[in-house]
Amino acid sequence: MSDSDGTGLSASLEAAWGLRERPGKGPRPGLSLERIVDAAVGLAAAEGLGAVSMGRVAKELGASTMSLYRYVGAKDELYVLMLDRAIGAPPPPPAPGTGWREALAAWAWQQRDALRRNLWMLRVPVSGPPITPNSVAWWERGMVALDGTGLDEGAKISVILLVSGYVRSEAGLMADLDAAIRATGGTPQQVMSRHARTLRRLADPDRYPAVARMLASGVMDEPDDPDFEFTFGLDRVLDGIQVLVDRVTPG
Amino acid sequence: MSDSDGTGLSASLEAAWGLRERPGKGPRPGLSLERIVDAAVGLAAAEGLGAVSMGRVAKELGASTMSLYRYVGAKDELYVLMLDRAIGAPPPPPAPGTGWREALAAWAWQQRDALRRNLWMLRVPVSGPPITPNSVAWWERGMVALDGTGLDEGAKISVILLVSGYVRSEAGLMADLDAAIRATGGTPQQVMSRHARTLRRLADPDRYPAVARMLASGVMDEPDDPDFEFTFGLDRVLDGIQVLVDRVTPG
DNA sequence: CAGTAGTGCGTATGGCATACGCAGAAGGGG
DNA sequence: CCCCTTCTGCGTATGCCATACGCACTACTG
Repeated sequence: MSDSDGTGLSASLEAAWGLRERPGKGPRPGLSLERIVDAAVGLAAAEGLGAVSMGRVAKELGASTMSLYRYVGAKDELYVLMLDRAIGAPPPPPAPGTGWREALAAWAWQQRDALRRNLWMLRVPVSGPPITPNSVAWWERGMVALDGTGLDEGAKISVILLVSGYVRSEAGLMADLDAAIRATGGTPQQVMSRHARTLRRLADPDRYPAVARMLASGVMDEPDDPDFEFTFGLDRVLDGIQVLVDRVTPG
Repeated sequence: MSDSDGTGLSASLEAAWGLRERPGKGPRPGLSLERIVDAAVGLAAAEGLGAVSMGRVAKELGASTMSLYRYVGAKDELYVLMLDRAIGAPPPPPAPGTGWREALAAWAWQQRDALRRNLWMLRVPVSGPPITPNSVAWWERGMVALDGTGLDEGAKISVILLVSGYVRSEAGLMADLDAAIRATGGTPQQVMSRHARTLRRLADPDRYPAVARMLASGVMDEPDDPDFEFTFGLDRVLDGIQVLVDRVTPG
């Protein structure tokens, strides 16, 4: 709402974009957006997103709860800044001339790595499309990867959304498994086999023959290598994009 | 934790599976799981997931807050039941002999319709893989759709996860747009063009040339037909699966 | 040396999930 | 037929949460 440049962004987000220079008036701030966001991210990494409360973050910084509101308009803004911080700047782009498929695959893997390092990101309640510096930088990388494809801009966006959606949903499965492990204890194997056992007990094979067949095959009883799983799906997605690219650029 | 059949499921979930007959002892229950879940779903549909609190649901039923806990062990259980209720039973399967691609596409569209009718579902904080009757039924339908493909069970699961992940992430974009419309008001067009304008102001064209080019092209300024958008991505995903299927079954 | 904008933060409000325990209802065993 | 076990609804209380508001204070600007 407060809107000095007409961006319609919150003050804290404008600060993240490097606008909004500090006016030299009142007392020197004892904290900084950066320190607050760092503390919040550290807390989320160590104890999960649930541990991130305004009071707890303030305690981590040795400040009072309400002092944070001098830097952040609301908790949702803090969430947005946390996401920007955690996704970070994208890695350097591949060498020019790299094929779109290789470039897009690398982009997907890099994004997955960032999410894997910060599984709490997938639990942050989302409100809208992210307009933070780092997410725009990632977006740029994705668009650049598609430069040689001959796709129009609309198709490029759709492809980018498709790939990053896939990465998110795959990472979400990891986060779910991780949550189950934290909640009930045990190894991934134990969690998976317990899950399969429960399903076997509940799902009547007459009503759900295909599920029963799948359970009987044993694939549910132990987790695949997550990298293999990710590669498999990513290959499908890239194959699908390739079909489109080949149609647009037959040569 | 309470575990009469060794399923390891919560009491309310066992009730959803039809286990756990009512013991004829104490006073007749004045509520029912079904009524509670219905009220909660209605509330979420009308006022958003944020309106769903134990107290508010109870008020809707003319009961006290704490009485709900005789039916539901915790709010998370209520969430799970809400999701099961909202996704509902899957529509009847396609005629036998329908090709896998057509069947899988129909499955994806049906799932999208269910999500579109209940956008709040995408905001429910997830905890793990769903083990509810309806989600298993949906799963069954997906596996059945892949019956003729010759894929092994592990690949079928991956394909199912890929498609439903795509549906979820696409629906998530719809939910984001919807949230932005509710929050700031205006039509989808206005929301999109405001977004594009903000981005144009923030993203330096020198640092983000591909993004700038995309913004200049104007595709960001108005929302596509959402059905077109969905079809586009779904076609990519199905094309990718097709490549795999054709490789496994060249004939 | 005022005035003023910005600071940290104590206090208060209203919402939330939920633990606990009591009073009463209903069926079952003697 | 009656008591006892089991289950019900629910009032109360606890502790957490985000955050509005206002006060005291600080450091720069004119």
